[in-house]
Order: sequence, then structure tokens, then C-alpha cells
Amino acid sequence: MQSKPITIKEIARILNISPSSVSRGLHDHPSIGAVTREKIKQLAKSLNYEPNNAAILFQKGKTYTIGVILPELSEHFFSIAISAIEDEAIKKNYTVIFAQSHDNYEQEVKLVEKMKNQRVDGLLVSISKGTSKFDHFEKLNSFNIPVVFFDRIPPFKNVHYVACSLESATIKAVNYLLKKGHRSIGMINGPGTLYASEERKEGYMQAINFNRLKFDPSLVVNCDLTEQGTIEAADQFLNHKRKPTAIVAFNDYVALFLIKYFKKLNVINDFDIVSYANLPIISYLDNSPVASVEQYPYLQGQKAANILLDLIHSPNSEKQAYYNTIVESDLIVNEVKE
Amino acid sequence: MQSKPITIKEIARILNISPSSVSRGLHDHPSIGAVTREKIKQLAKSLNYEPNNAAILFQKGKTYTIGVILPELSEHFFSIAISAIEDEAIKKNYTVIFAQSHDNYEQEVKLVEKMKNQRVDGLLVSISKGTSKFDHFEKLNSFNIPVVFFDRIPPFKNVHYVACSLESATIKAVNYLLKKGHRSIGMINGPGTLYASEERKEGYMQAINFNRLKFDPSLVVNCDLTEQGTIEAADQFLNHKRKPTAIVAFNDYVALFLIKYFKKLNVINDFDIVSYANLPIISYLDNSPVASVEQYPYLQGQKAANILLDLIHSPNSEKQAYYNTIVESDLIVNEVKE
DNA sequence: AAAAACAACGCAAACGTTTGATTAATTTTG
DNA sequence: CAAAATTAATCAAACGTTTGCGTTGTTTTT
Repeated sequence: MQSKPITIKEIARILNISPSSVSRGLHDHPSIGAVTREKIKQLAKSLNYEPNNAAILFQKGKTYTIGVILPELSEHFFSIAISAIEDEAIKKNYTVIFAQSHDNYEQEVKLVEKMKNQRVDGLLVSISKGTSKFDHFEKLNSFNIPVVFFDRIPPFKNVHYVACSLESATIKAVNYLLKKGHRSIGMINGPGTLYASEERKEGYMQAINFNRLKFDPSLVVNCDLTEQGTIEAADQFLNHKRKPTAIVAFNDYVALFLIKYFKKLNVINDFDIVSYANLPIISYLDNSPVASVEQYPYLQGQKAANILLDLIHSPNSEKQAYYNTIVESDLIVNEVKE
Repeated sequence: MQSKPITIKEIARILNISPSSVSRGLHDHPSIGAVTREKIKQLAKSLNYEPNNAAILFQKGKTYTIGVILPELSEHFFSIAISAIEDEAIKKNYTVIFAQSHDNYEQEVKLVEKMKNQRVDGLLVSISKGTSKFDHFEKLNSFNIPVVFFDRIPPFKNVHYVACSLESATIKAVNYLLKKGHRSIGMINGPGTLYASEERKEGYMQAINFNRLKFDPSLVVNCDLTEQGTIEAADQFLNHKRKPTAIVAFNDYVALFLIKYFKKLNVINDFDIVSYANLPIISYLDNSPVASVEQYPYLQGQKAANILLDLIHSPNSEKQAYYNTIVESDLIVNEVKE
């Protein structure tokens, strides 16, 4: 029942010419005469000829495929980012394959391996939380598979990456709160091991110092990002001798837990909260954060994809420099609470 | 600089045996002796041999790849679903490639074409809003590429699909509201052209009839699902001679608009709202819907993927019957508003 | 009129792997 | 001990496309 796909050979047989001529004809090769070329193209069209991609890929050693490895596709940030990546890829006629590390280092290693076996032309990676070794990526160098990291990037510069500066974002956030008159600002930070935590803390300190205030370490508390952890952090602030009037939350989930808890304690109006935008509808909350750091996932995905495609198309010799792209993040101020 | 990948040929040359023996040795073919087999495997391992996937795919005419076409990856529902699909695929050693139709019919047609060219082994599709013709999928039959639709499915049974019964879900929702004592229940439905709208309306009517109430068509209003459209629909209810005390919203976005509007008018407490769960954190709202229809995107993705893999592995002869799988949806009741 | 240039196409190899058919060597069987 | 069966490996073709090189004729140049 199934019609065997039409091949170049088949077309050649029918036209009584050689397969090579058919191939050349379809590609507008100059050494094929105009009449023959048209005959070839017409027949190909009428037979619904479709090039066998697998054969081409095999022959050329290129797959026109880029791989994406990220922690969790269902996280809003990543779903936007990969959506952008696909949009860019399809413009350049590339295909996207992806896989999730589920924030597991071993899984990530396996996936890199798998992507290499799939012979992707390039790889986009947002590393898992558990990743602190990076050998699995270095392997790819010898196979000439370029890698661009995005958002969750390794803590060194000799790789290509696209990311937000959480440091400058945090500066903006803290500055905003200071300008609103707050003098004691708490920060619920993530685990100390995370690079993202460092950046936030650094930004916090810079903003404080820049405004000639004195930095109080006890106002920056680490947190495991769970609801319970958030509550404990909140309690520290509530009992603080200089009780903060504003809080910078590590992300929207933390902000959510925090708001819930403060509402339960009926102290929600004592605080201005600033968060980092992971969730689309957080602004619909009644007591939503007064401002949010927008990290532009679509833009990040877009840039990362374009850089990767650039690298794929540039000859090896030109690959000395590293793309270290910082996407500026913005502080989005929500409508004023009435 | 780049080390040419090790091939079977290379191994054969070193070991002074034929490539076919190497291939068979690596696959534990019985006609290769134990000693030779081990020698082959050892050398392969020590040389870091990786099979050239492109070559295998080409040779076998199988790609071990399944394609996914969906409207918008950034929609929460789909990001969960595809996340499940990938999880299932990777278990069976398949790779996922995907593309977004952006709810555009022409784009969808192109993508189906592209997937066919990529020679995917099977295709999972959630159709775009604009799709009312389905020829582009029938083509795939002749190429023996199975298709499983999920969530957004065509309105006929002679295809494989996995979906929620929005009808029964709506029955549950309306029943719940009736049991709570509501006697006038409004429904903000989607555009009349959508199959999903039909199902909702059908469920609504069934529940009403089943409870021996009389169906008032003016209580079911169509809506373009925008904020403005929602407001207009809401106005109809507010001015209705039998002003409803409960409203079934087409989805969480509509619910969100509705809640916002009702809060502005200060009538939010006059209504119980039920919605369909698209958004994760809607329950964090102060005036969140009293209940939500959970459509289990992860489960749907999982089932769809498994059905597709089944179809891929079953010989053509066995493909008479169609998988029509209904995932039961549940009504999730939120904590009582205090 | 011979030499050079060109146009239009065919030949054949190559990409890496798999697999049906064969062969050669060894072992088992009646 | 010859015939049959088993074991272990090889050969060669095949998958579809691309591409360097070679081969024809035909046309242009000197």
C-alpha cells in the first residue's frame, strides 16, 4: 500500500539520464542545460519528489539540527526561551531537538552524549542545578560541535553564553526600593552554592554601598526556596531588630509563599516586595510585588540561537573569541497599589 | 585539530577483520565468536567509538525520532504535555523534535511537510485553531507515518487521538455549582467555531437537563477570549433578568479577566467562578475560582506518546483500529473561601 | 585548419552501517 | 569416515545523495 518514496535515481531512470545530472539539475548547477533542468524539475514536482533527508545528512555530515538541553521545559521561563529558539531555528531551516535534565547532573551528562551521537550541529544548554563539573561539554570541542549556554551558565568566561546580569538587575531593584524611601531592605536569597545567589547578593551590596548605606549581612538570608524555607526566612525578618519594610524575593515562587504567609499574619501591607519574573500572571495577585525583574526569556533564547547558528556557519578558524552576551534586564514596576 | 570520529571501518582495519564482523560483534550477533566479540568491544570502547547515527538512520530508514507539532509551546498546558512526551520518548530511546504552528493553518501544513521530510517515525499533533481541513495529515498515511492527535483533536473518530472530554468535565463543573445551590449559572464560552466550545455547551446543557432545570440559551455567551470580550460577556450577565450567581469561564485567562473586572466593580463576592485549569498559580489568587477542571496535560502527553510508540512498533497489518483515548478530567475544588 | 575553450552530461566513488548470501573451518552424527 | 550440521567469519550489495573528474561533442579562437 505504501508508496515507496520517489528518489533521484527513479527520476534519472525515467528521464534516461544519470542521477548526478538530476541532482545537479535540482540544484541549478551551471553544467546542466536549461532544457534538461526544466524537464528534471517538472518531473520531480509531478512525482512529488522529496529529498531523503537522512541520506543528505549522512552524505554531508551535517544534520541541520540544533540540540537544546534545559532543566525543565514546564518552567515558564524555559518554555518561552525554547519557543524563541524554535522560532529562530525554523527561519534558518534548522530543526530543534531537545531534552530535559530535570536538574540532574548525571542525566545532563547522558543527554550531552546523546546529542553528540545524534550529531547535532550545535548545542544550546541551560545547565542543571547540580552541575559543577563541565568536562562533558569539553568533549564536544573535539567533535567541533559549538555550545552556547543560556541563562544558567557556567561560572567562567571562556565559553559562549547569553545571560542576564542578575547583579545589575538586583541593583536596579534595590535602588528602586531605596528611592521609595525604604531604609531596611531584606533579601531572601537562594542557596549559597548557586551562582545566581552570589550575583543577587553582590548586586544588593553594591546598591547599598553606592547609596552610602551600611550593609547588614543579617538582612540577606539564604533559603532553600521551599515554602517552609521561605517562612523561616520571613520569620527572621519579622523578628529583626531593624525590621525591613521591603523584601527582595529570589523568585516569584518565593514571593508567592511570602505573600501567602504575610497575608495569613495580616502584615502584608507592611512590606513592599520585589521579585524576579518567572510567572506570567503574578501581577494579577491582589498583593503582587511592587516591581519585578524581567529577564526576557524570549530575547535570551533568540540571541542564544542566533549566536549558535553563527558559530555553526563560521569556519573553524574564526572561532577564537567567545560570545559573552549580557541581556540587560529591566525592572518592571507594577501599577501602584491603591 | 578535530579528531575524525572513529568508524566501524577503522576498528575493522586495526583488528584486521571485516567491518561486518565489527558491526555484528557490537550487536552481539551469534555468528561472532566470544573472543573476537570482546576484542571488538574493548577496542571500540578504548577508541571511544560512537556509532554514526546519520548513517544508521539512513541505512535503516528509521530515525528513532518523533515529531511534535503544537500551537504554542509557551502555553502552560503544552509545555507540560511536551515535557511528558519527551520523558516517555527518552525512555524508549527516541528523540523528540518539535515545531510550533502558532495557531496558523498554513504554518501547520508546512510543518507537517517538514516533519515528513525529516522522516520522523511518527507525529504527535495538537491542531491549530485555524485548522478545519485535514488533508495534510492524510498524506502521511501513504508514507506510513502514524499520527496521534492530542488535546486539540479533529472532529472525527477515524484517527488516533488522546483528549479530555470537556463535555463530561463541564457536566461535573455545572453539577458542582448546582449542588452548591446555584440556580442561574452563566457560561462564558469560546468562539462558536471551536469544537471545544461545542463540547462545553453540550456539557452545560446536559447537566442542566439532567437536573430537570430549563436551559436558558442567553446564559451561554460566546466570547473571543480577549479581555474586552470577557468584559462584554460579563456585562451581559450583570444585566441579565435572571442574574447568574455562578459563572463557568472558558479558561483561566478568561477567569482572570473576569475576576479583575468583577473586583473593579466590587461584585466579585456575588459570583462563584469555575474555570478550566491552564495556569498553575491561579489558586493563589485572592478571589480564585471555587473549582477548576484539571485536564492532566502530563497524562495526556504521556498517553499520546505511548500510543504513538505503540503504533510505530506494530506492523502495518495490525493498524486497523483507532485509538480514541479519553482522559477523564477532574473537578478540583479549591479551599473554601472564608 | 589545428588548437583551445566551452557546454552538457556521465562515471564512479564516497559517506558508515547493516544484512542476506557465501565460504571456510571445525565438530558432530549415523 | 563420509556426510551433515554447526560455528565463525567474509563478501558484496544496499540505502540516496553529492561531487571531483573525465568524456563527449560543439563552438570559438588563432
